[in-house]
Amino acid sequence: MSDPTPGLNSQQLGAYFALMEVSSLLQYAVEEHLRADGDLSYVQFEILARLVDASEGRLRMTDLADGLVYSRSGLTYQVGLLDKRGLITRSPSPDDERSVIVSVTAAGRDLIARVLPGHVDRVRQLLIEPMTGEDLTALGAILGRVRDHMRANPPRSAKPRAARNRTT
Amino acid sequence: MSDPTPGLNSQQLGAYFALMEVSSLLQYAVEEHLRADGDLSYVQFEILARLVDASEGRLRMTDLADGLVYSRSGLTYQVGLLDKRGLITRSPSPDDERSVIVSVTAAGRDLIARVLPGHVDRVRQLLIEPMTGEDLTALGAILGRVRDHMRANPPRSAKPRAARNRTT
DNA sequence: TATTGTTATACTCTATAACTATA
DNA sequence: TATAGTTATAGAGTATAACAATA
Repeated sequence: MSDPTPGLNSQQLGAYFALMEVSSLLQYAVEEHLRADGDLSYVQFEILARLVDASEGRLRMTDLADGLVYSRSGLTYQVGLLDKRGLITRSPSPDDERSVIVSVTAAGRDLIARVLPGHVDRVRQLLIEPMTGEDLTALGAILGRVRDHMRANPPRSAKPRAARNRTT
Repeated sequence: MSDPTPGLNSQQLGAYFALMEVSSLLQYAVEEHLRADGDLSYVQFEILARLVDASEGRLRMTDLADGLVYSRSGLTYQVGLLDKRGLITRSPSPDDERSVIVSVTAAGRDLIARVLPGHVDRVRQLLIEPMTGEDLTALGAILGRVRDHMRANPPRSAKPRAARNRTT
């Protein structure tokens, strides 16, 4: 027997919709800025930001792929674009000849440095400004817990089997 | 640690990152389910859900477009797909011959009814379950305020769709 | 054999601009 | 002229599968 799955109550629905709309608007605004100011997609920004953050400014492709929600081919595509623009370089790993080490270039660091202030401005203006200090603390704590829960229950493994429903 | 990102403190950054990651994972999970269970993209689901919610199950294209963050051509494309599948119909408006009325069909309602339980399950499992009742109340209230703020301050410097400036 | 990464390919989605028709 | 919607088109992005190289 399947569990009874009553719909969400209005409070739960409200939180869900608010989350989706807020993140959607924020994402839209942030992507618009990154594109206009640095000709970067959000994914590309994320890749560069991770590299800038990483020790010595380099990471293996696999490490990058694990952090993002992307397929490997998609990552190769995006990294290829960054490579063409001279924002990163790729080199074989000395430890493991199969691996590729991605490194930020000075140009890549410069671009992030140039784009970051405007990025932060948008985030502050849209997300931070309307919140009180208490709101901020609460939001960070709650979403932090939710994130941990989501990481522990990855949606991908929640549906390991591609068993398609037969025509009902 | 030195301040890595001038402008946002670690608490603000934490809330921002948590929001982006939570919404990203939730969006991913939900889209995966809708695709697998109903062969629907999230946009298509949103369109159908709005129509089901609307009075008499119909809305004008313009009303649909206003609710979503889409270009008109993008909406036409998606509605066209739904039309091909018999989930909606399009008819000229009696009031204004320029307008097109989009109506959900019985098949469209059936599909939403079939997909909704699984959709709700995912949302509950990922987002609702890890939160206490207090969390839920707080999250809804905070994000509701943020949403209102975002709506009031649309960062659309690059999308002057509405005729706000007539001196051009 | 398993893992790392690339490539070839096909497909979905989105936006811009030109277009029709109505107001 | 302005608005509602469609179409043509072009481009970005993504995933899958086949592939080569290394562990």
